[in-house]
Amino acid sequence: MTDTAATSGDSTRATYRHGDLRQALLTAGVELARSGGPDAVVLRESTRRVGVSPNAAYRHFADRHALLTAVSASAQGLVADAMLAETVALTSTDDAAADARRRLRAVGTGYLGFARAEPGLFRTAFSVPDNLANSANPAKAGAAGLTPFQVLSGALDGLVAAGALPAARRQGAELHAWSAVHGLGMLIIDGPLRGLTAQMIDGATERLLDMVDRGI
Amino acid sequence: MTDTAATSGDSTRATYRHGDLRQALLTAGVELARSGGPDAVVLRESTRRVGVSPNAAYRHFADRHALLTAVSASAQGLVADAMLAETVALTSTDDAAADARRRLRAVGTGYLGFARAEPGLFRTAFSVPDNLANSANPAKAGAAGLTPFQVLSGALDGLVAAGALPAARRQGAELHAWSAVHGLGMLIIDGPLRGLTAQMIDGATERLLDMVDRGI
DNA sequence: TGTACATCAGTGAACGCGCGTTCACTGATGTAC
DNA sequence: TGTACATCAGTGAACGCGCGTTCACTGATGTAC
Repeated sequence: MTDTAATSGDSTRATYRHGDLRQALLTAGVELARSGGPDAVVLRESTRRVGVSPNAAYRHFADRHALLTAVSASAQGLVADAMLAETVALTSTDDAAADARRRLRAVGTGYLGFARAEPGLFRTAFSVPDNLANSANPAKAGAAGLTPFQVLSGALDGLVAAGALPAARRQGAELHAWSAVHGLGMLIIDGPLRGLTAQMIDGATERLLDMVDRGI
Repeated sequence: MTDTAATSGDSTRATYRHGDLRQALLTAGVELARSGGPDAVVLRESTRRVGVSPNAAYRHFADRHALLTAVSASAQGLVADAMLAETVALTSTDDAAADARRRLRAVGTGYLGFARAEPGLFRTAFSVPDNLANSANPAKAGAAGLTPFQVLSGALDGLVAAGALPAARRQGAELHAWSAVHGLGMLIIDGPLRGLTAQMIDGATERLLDMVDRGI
């Protein structure tokens, strides 16, 4: 909604006094989510960190939930970037199908790597009720302009284009691939698989991606 | 820890006054979890429902977290029963491999059916940090005496016995199969797939189980 | 170009809420003699 | 078989905490004339 153009030194002010309080609160909220997940995204603490009175937040967010939703979207952008980051190291070979499969794998590795590295942000990104219809919402896009769903979709499209996935199986394939990596992520960071060692998680990740590769 | 033998009419009292306050608080906690997930498992409200003063709970649980852990274990028992319930309708055929595959499928269907029917209990069962080493803890067993992990393990063992899964792939297979259904469950009840219609969820479930069937 | 005025981002104080937890206690029960 | 005593499950009152949210406000900024 609000135009959050960076408060660079140009003449037109981005907003009153603070510069851009909305963005500052959002950034503070992301840091809270990073260290404590969605429950830690608290209005009063966000304003405290920005150095503003508690009710000032209500000029920019309808309520706590609105802030949480915005923080969740930001976190999803970071996930998208992590997914893409894992694919940039890939080099093309003569085997387009193998390339496409490696790309999907990298996307999954990036997703799970983010879950492990930033569990609080990961939970905030995907444990807030949302709707698939918003999956392309620009607020959820990362620096590359893509949302996590779009990154995954792109990898699956590549699979079809390379002949590595029958077109008949393409539709809705996002949900299965996503479910697999998401489930492992949640079980590891927040559930019964919390005690797994890093090596065990690495192994489980590889074998999970094998399963997706074979079964999708 | 505490012996919670049913307070049947026999002579030896189970405990003082209340009968079995520990069990009563646990039951109240399960109901709280049912309607609101892990965050709703609150000591004061549990005691209120049982009709006892707030601090009475401290005779039976060290703190709120101890109650939550016990509630989570109870919820896991309910999940195990839901998984098994889906398998009892199965009939044996001449094709042992197909039977075993159907059984694994039913286990997955039961798991996801529980997630959809009882999202609060589902989240309480598996969103509380735990350790795989406790996966056979009797506190997590349902009426049939099995924990969810044990039910899943049994289905996978059946797959190997029937020749439907190479033994080399058996070890750790719980994690992949579990991740897939768990991820879909979480995305549906608590995340970005919340807006899916029942039909869409049914379809996604079937196709997810296809993927597991092919890929495991 | 100067002045009166409207806007509205942020203030300060306060509210009611429900929580987890601790304290010193009470009084029914079981048991030792 | 009766009585004194120890046990310990549950009580009542209170604590400090941090939260979300609302109220009437202030005063710097932008703008219309």
